[in-house]
Amino acid sequence: MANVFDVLQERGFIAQTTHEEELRELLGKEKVTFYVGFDPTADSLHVGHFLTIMAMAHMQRHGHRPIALIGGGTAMVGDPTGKTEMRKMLSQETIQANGECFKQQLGRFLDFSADQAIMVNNADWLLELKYVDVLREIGVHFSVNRMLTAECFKARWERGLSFLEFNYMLMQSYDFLELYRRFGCCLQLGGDDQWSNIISGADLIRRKESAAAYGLTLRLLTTSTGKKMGKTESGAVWLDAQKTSPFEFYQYWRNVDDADVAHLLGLLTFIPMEEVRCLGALEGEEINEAKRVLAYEVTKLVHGESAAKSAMKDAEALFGGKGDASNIPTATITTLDVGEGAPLLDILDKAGIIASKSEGRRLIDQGGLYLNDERVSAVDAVLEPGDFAAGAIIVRKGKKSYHQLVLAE
RNA sequence: GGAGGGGUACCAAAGUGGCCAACUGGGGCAGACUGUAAAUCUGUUGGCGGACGCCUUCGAAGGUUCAAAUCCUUCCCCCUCCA
Repeated sequence: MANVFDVLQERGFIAQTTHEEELRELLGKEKVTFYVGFDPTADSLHVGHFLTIMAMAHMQRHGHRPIALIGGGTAMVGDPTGKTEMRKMLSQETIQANGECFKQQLGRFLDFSADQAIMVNNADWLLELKYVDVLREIGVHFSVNRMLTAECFKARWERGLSFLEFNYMLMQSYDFLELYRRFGCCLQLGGDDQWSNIISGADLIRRKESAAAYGLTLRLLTTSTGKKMGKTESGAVWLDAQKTSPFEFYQYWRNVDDADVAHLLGLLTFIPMEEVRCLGALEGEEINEAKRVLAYEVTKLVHGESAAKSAMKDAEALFGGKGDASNIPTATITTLDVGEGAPLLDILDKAGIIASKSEGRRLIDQGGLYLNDERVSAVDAVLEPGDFAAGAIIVRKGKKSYHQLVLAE
């Protein structure tokens, strides 16, 4: 079997590693237990996490053992990395609830049966630590001088950094040490922004245990122009179907920049690299085929095959002209609201399709609103019960935002 | 605890008594061009009403004034230096 290190490298995952040669050799000959931390700061994982999960999945497929660490303890403190301002403090209840959501989602991507993967929560050990003991055991090994030079705090020089967050690095390092002791975990994976935290953990193990420990960071999900991916106007792209519908999810990937398709196919799908290279080499309009593959495959991994199929079907129907589009977001309006006929803007507002009537008016003024593919030209258009005779009305905002409007009793 | 600086719309940042629903840039949205791409150009970007209009907004609460984001008072938060 190929060395997973080479696989990750070829597919474009790796940003930085410690002891590259040594680590590669280790991964080639032994079953390695490694960990990735997920701080439960929201109630769903997002596509940034998904990238990390893919790396974990590759590792597992090559015989290594992943530990998914839910950061129930670290989330109490908040990682200052890359943030220009202090994080909102989350309540313990929120963190716990979020942790549960993470757990469920992670279970879909990794095989936890027969201890092939482990899930732990660092709240289990961090919350009961004794301050002075920790200072004496761990604190001695950290040089403040060196921490101050760490990249991850730089962004905070201007806005200030509280002692609370300054400790995040120690906690994460402690996690690594704890996992080493419990499970022989000797490798930590993470986003490239975690580099400082990861190397400090590996160093700690080397000092306290005189044992080898490694770190490996993954390239962050960015476009070829360096912009962060996974954000849309309505926020992050979530893995939870309730927060980002499979259709939206599919569309997100269907619409990536040409320049990013090949790279994303490598990272977010299991498609063999020869095929990825073929797809990535397509040019002009043909590259749309690669985008279809990308969108379908990623959606399949996250939401399952049937959801991916219907998302694709809907997309082809809406943009390609044929087929049915039953899964696009549905908004409902009652016969009471419509009555014998009501202003279109009122209805769309009530159905939540437009944020305000002003927005709707603007949309119509600029020619961006369509009903069943017909441009609405009058701001004071009226919708009547008869307009629903054929069933749902397809409402389109601009080029890509579709809703179906259904009349209910 | 002391001294100074600051909090303006999604973000950044002007404005320092009326011309301010608030310059400008980014972002967003829409249109044109296209390949459901990028780049570009144009329009738009608080809410309600058909336009003239009205209502709510400049950290919070009060006050001065015909009139305040702009002046005064108190409070909250942030930053810098000192302790």
